[in-house]
This record gives sequence, C-alpha cells and structure tokens, in this order.
Amino acid sequence: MVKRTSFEGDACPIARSLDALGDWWSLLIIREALFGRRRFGEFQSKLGMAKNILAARLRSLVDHGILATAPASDGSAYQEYVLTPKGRGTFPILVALRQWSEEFDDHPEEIATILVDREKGRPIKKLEMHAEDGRLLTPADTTLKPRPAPRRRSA
Amino acid sequence: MVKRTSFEGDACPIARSLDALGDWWSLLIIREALFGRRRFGEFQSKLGMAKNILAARLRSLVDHGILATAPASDGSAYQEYVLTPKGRGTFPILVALRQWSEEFDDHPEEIATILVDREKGRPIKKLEMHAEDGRLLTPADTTLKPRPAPRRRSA
DNA sequence: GGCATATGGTTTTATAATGCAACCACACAA
DNA sequence: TTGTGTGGTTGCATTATAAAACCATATGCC
Repeated sequence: MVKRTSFEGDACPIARSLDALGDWWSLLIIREALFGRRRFGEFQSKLGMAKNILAARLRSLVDHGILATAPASDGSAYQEYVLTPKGRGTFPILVALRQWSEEFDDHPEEIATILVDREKGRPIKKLEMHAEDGRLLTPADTTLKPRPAPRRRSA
Repeated sequence: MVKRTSFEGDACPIARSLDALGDWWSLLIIREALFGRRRFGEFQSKLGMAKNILAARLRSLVDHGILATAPASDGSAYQEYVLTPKGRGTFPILVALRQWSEEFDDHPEEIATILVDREKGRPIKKLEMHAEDGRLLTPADTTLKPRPAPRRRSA
C-alpha cells in the first residue's frame, strides 16, 4: 500500500465520513454500541473479531469522537466505551444500509431481523428525503451546489 | 490477515451491505457514478486512485450487481460502467453519510458542496424515519424483531 | 492474604490487500 | 505505419489484518 489513502482532507463530505467509519469493522462496532454494548469483551465476543484489531478500531473511534471511554458504570474498575452524540448520529446511516440490504439483497430470507416501530411492532417506512418546505424528493429532484463561503468574522 | 473476513453469510443486513460496499473506495465510485461518470478513465482521474485497485473494485461492484458493463454509448468501442437499480438504491446511504458529516464534522467549513432541492435551491431536510402510519420516529422509538419465518411454499 | 480465573488488552508472526510504477493490448488518428 | 490515448494487467514494496500467544491487572473465592 505504501499507506492507505486517507480522505481526511477531502472536500467531499461522503469521503470525510468514510475516513472515520469506512472500514470493515467500525460501523459494526457502532451497531453493537447502539444495542447497548459497552465493554471490550462484549464487542469481541459478539463480533467475533481479533482482539488486536478491535483495540485499534476502538482507539480510532475514540479519536474520531464517536466513542468515549467512561471510567466505570457498574462498580467494576474496568473501562467502558460509550457512544457520543456524534456516534449516536450515525443511526440514519445504519438504517440506510439496512434498508438497502432489505430491498436489494439477493437472499433476503437470510436476514434475521427487521427494524420495527416499537409502539406498533410494524416495519418502519423507507427513509425519505424532503425539501425544506416538505415536498418529497427523489434523487433526480436534488443537485449539488458549492457551499457559500463562510463570512470571515461575524459582522 | 489470513483472509479478510467476509460478512456475506451474516444474518445482519448491515453486515451484508458492508460486504458489498464497505471498503474504502466502493461508495466513492458509486458517488461518481451517480454524478454521471461511466468510463474507467473518468473514475480514475476524478478519484485519483491506482488503476489496478479501480479495476478490482469495478469488477467487485459488477459482481455484486451494483454496476453493469454497457457495450458502448457514444460511438467509441470502449466499455462503460453504469449503475443498476440496486446501485442507484444506495442514494439514501450516501445522503446519510453526507448529512452525518455536515452535522458532526469538526471542520464543516472544509466541506465544499451542499445537497439542495433542485427546484428551490435550498438545502434538503435531514432524512427522517417514519412509522407505517406516518409518525416521526426517533431511534428510541424503534426496536428489532426477528424476521417472521418464510412460508415454505406458497400455500 | 493467597490462589485461580476473568478481563482487557499488547506482541509476534503470517498472509492478504493496497498502492505505485512499469508494462501491454487494442482502438483510433495522422 | 507510426504515434497516441484508453483501458487495463503485472511486478514489487509496504501496510493492514488476523490468529494465536503472551501479559498485566482485577476480581472472585476460600
């Protein structure tokens, strides 16, 4: 590799996101964290991954402000990894990945779980894109614009 | 590695999605494809990636049914890579990644573009989750249920 | 306290993936 | 027919990943 390319300085927000969570394990670790896992051993046993790379990923996620280490919680002197608001903010990404799989996977019968509305127990609707005024948008209804330059100092 | 772990047989739909597009480049290639790029050289120059890994990724995306090779299009005898419906279905994933970056990035001023409603030119709203009956849902309003067993043969 | 064991990692060593550069085949142009 | 652009493939060198071994500290139990 000579060094796996980093997207950190890229101007594209998608690339910037992938820089933080675009590897094989990060999003799955976050998924487990959203399920309430907090301990090193929980992640390791649920995900079945090597401990060294779990350690590396946890460090990276902490560095990116997605997880934070909490000193205790249940009495024991061990450490815990908890989601920050930034970490919890990945929820729509996971939902989008899930729905893509549900819609397009070649073997959907192998998917074990469905995401439901807790109150009614019914599957949730597909994620929708809306305009500021509420109109439902398709991809074709959108376009990219250059970001307006920030004012140098607040006037 | 001994072999990078594949999530292909995993029961979790998120893992299954990541198996197809969870590496460093695939989603960026799809992003370019959504912008209308079709040719090998276009992807290579826009993404600035090594040609051998671009070739490998394109092959993988074609194998996963995300891209398809089209024989021509503009007269020349070369090949093109076009998105399938499955490929275009990744749009919400990219939007979710973009919005996460816009909301939580440490240096949002470095983000060059904003996604706008084509008609009004105004930024689109955040992706929303809704129940079947239309109620707006937060992550806490949702839960996972085991998928109902498929009926063995249609009765 | 003292011993066993669980927890939470780090180190070692192998193999696979990545990246750069060089090379090659074919299409197309002059 | 010679040249050039497009679309790749083929070497390496380097890095990331993974499995297993190892280790330090905590905790449980007597």
